[in-house]
Amino acid sequence: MTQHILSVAIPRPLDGLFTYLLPEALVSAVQVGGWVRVPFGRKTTHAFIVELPKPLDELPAHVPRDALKEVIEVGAGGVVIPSDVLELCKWTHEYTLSALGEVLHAAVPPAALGLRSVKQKAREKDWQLKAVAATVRDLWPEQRAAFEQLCAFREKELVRGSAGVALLDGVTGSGKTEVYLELARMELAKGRGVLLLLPEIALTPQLHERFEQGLGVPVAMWHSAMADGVRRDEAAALRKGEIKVVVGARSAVFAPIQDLGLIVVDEEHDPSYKQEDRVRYHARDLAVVRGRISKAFVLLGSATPSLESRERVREGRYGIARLPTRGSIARAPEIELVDLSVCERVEGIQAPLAQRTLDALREVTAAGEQAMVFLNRRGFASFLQCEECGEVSECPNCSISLTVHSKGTRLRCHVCGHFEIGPSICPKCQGSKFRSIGAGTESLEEELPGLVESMRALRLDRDKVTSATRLGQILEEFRSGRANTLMGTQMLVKGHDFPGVTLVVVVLADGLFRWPDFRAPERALQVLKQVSGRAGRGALPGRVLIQTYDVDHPVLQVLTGRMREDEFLESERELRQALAYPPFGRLARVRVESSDRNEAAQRCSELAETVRKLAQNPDDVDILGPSEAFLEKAKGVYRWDLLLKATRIGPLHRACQGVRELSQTKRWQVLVDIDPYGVG
DNA sequence: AGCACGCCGACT
DNA sequence: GTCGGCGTGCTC
Repeated sequence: MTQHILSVAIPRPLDGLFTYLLPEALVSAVQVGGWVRVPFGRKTTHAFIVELPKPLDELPAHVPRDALKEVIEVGAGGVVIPSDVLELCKWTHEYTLSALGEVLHAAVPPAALGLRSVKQKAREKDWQLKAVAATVRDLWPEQRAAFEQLCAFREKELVRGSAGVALLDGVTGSGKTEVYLELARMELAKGRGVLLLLPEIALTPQLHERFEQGLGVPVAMWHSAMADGVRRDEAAALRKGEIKVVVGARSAVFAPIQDLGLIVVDEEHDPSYKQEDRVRYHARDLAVVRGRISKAFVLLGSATPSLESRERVREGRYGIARLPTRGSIARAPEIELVDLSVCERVEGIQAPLAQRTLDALREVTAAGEQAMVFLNRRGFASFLQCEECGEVSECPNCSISLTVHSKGTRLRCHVCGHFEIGPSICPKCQGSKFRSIGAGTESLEEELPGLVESMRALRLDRDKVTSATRLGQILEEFRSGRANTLMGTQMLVKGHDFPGVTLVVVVLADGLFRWPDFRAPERALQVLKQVSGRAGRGALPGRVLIQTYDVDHPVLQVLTGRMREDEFLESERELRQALAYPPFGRLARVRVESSDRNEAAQRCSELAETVRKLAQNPDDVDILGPSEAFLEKAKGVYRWDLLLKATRIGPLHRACQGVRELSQTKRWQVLVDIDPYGVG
């Protein structure tokens, strides 16, 4: 009898597969996409079956024959990774250069394996109970036209043998969701599955409910924060085909949906689709790949499509449908700029808000309407400065100033969490007077109600909201009208529809423009449009006040109608083209980390040198850097970056492979990020 | 990534 | 005398 071996992917950041002896009794139970339990080091771990068993004499050369250990058991549940998802994982592994086992781990967390949990039966019947008759709202003409355009595009793509990718460019409030639902209904009628991706977990419950009601079938929620038991049950129901629709965040792109026919990526431009830790992938891009693999139509929806997706449309690779008008009676809000440099001269403002802004808040709150105040800065102030010598309190572990909290009595680092009591004497000059610079949300909460009598304010930011429940409470209090002003960070931008809001204030837009990122202008426009869209969603018209020191910034010119949006987008596009940045070129970031600054810098130049040697053609890969990372020191670790730029992915991959190999042999801490965000 | 082994500092 | 810091080496 021939002995069999089995090579499996271990859920660790290790290259290559690990090979085990497979007891004959287990051979027949092995299926690609299943899992096994194997000894690993001095413990055991689960591992993924990505290929069929082989006879022992085909043992890979690098594995010492006498070191082979045996597979302990073959996991119950058969195939836990459907073949299309496995293929997507392999693609992700090759593209992002992360270990296959790690990708599989991200795609199929242990809880979704359905392993060894005792109380397994409890939730079984839930699904049937939830099924209700779908409440179908008729599409109005514009939506109908967009829907039909998408269907026509799809048919055309099918003829070419492709499932197709299309962009739905629809302004806020134009009813993109109704179009998603109509497409989903069509898919369900054909018996195929549907996936809706959202950028944030916080948005999943609302859209989940909307989809369940709109489709009249049970819909699974899928995100990394879900309880193990729920995940296990939903994964099982999906694999059995009992549930055909999934709503979820990033990782849902790997959900084991049977016969997937449609993937919708809502808010496709949103940077939170980019996973930054462990496996670095972009869920929107993976959705497009999964669509190709699973033969599913992919619809990317946004009110502010990314330049990347726009370019694909322009190239004729993606289809396009537009929803240019708001569906409700409300018009687009009136956007005005408040020039802070003028206010400073005229009013000598100390408070974070100019007179005109305060007047607008007084008017709106007195009239019984509601306002939202955005400030992208948590805490009381950005930093504390000695009035005598100008010294600023800095974090001992990170290259960042400490944020002032609790009216200046506490200082906190927003990177590492370091905390200290505010100083009474300057450590540098013994001065005793300090000033807080750069207002944060805490100071708004402190000062505004005193300046606007009719204001009943609520604050919403990550310090205040520690749970989903708390978030719900605050939003509910605002919705009910008991509070008339909601102030906070970006947290309150997304997905919340408050018809009573007629005024939106952006306390300081400038931070959005100064971000060291070639996507910053595009991003700024997206954020400001989204923020502005919060005003005037009900019967009353909306007004937006944007405070800034930079009134002539192109983004603000676009928002105030002094520049056409397509003109702005075209100039951004040309800039990217000239620099060979995405969507025209490919980028990779190589980040070296060390607790020693010189070491980080030196290793970084050594890696640059290997990349230089690796390139067969010197023009293949451009090397920018070495340079210190945007946040050079974080949690006591120095980070130095290399930015690699290429027109084609092949040379870029080869360069990054070389970097990985060298860093592995030298045992250096190096992170490779293909298609990075936050560079430039 | 884990995890263990191993060799140097301040404590019951 | 030991508890424990994190450098380094290994996982079929």
